[in-house]
Amino acid sequence: MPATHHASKARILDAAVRLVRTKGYGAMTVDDVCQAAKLTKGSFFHHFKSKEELGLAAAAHFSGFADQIFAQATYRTLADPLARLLGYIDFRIAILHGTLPEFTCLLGTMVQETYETHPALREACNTYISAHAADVSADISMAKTLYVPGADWTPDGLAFHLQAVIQGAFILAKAKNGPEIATECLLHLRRYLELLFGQREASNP
Amino acid sequence: MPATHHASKARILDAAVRLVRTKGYGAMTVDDVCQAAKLTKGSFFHHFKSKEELGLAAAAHFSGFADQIFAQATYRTLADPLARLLGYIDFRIAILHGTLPEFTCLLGTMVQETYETHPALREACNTYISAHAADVSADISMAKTLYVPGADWTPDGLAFHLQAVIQGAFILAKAKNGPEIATECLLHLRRYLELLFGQREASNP
DNA sequence: GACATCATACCAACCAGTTGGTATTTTCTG
DNA sequence: CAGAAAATACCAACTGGTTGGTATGATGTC
Repeated sequence: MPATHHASKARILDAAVRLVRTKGYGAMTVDDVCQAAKLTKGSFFHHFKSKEELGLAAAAHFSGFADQIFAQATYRTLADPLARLLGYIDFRIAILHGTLPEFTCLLGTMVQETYETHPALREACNTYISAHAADVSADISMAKTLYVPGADWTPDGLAFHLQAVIQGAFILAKAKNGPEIATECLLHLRRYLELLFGQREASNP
Repeated sequence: MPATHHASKARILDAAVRLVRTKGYGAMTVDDVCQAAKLTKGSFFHHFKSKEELGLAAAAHFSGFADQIFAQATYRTLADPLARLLGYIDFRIAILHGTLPEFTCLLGTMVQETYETHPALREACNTYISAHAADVSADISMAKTLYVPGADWTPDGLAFHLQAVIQGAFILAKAKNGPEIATECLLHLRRYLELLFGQREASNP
């Protein structure tokens, strides 16, 4: 039974991502990770020199995994940038399934408890969240040029607003112990985008 | 019932609220609280029988304090319900000052890391968040009746959407280590409300 | 002197991280 | 290609310090 090269490290990272999403970075112990990854502590500290380094690697691992999922989603193939943007929201609604640790965001969870105490982790979360927002911002920018070029908001600002709604929806889903409220919030977000891009009437009195 | 009773317990609660907002529930130790409240551990466990009970009390303390602030805000005196609703958003923007632990929400921070491991804390956070949303929902309901009675969204759903944006804005503020991005998100939220209630044109192409 | 408030001293369990060592691969060398 | 050498992967046991929590006694107040 040879020690396959990266198998152990991958098991550690998968375990860490699941544990941070379940109980947070602070409450996740190295022993937790070792037990879940079926390794001993000595082995763990051979791969990671500290718990914080694991946190950094887990953020990168989660982010890479998420990038893949969004890159492969079918809405990405739509020609119209606004259709891609609305498709992004629909896709985020569609993946609100399974248990909470399965669809909530590791980055938002981790940065909440580490922004003051672990600057390196805060910075990593910021980097990955901002990179994802930048991807969305690209479509927003094209859609704006196409539909509402004179609007008085910036693509980047709107992209971060989307992330805020998504992150906030996760918090409410955790508080209410179910994804339904998150769906409702994302539907409001979708409506906002339709209104912003003139795809829907403001009101019907 | 000596006066010192309230003073010490209040110091403990104030310290706990600040610590949870700074480093989260999990990373806050009882020793941290005792040091900040200038008490010893023996005294602490005279007032609270466990750390979790402190968490529950801290949530209640924070919530009561927040309720007071919103109840006393001047926007509450406005006659028009929509004006009160927009005033609420403006007020939330106005209080985005000082350091992050001073304006972020203890409930959203705490529920992120405890929803799976401490059901009692999750439930408490849910209760207080939902109660606050219900207050906002009351104004939304009146404004809807007045301005857009036929709209196909519910006051409660919109009230929770507001909370989602607010909570998500806090997460981004922590990630970016400053309140500016939160202001931008809340301005988008304000624009959404104006569009929903027909107070603003959808777009200007 | 009864009672609430607070301190000192203590504990068992747990924490991140280290030790000294073994097994397995990979690389270097003839 | 054989085999030594070097690196990597892994582990069980341990360490110093910290954790939430307790037992017991001191101090103040009615």
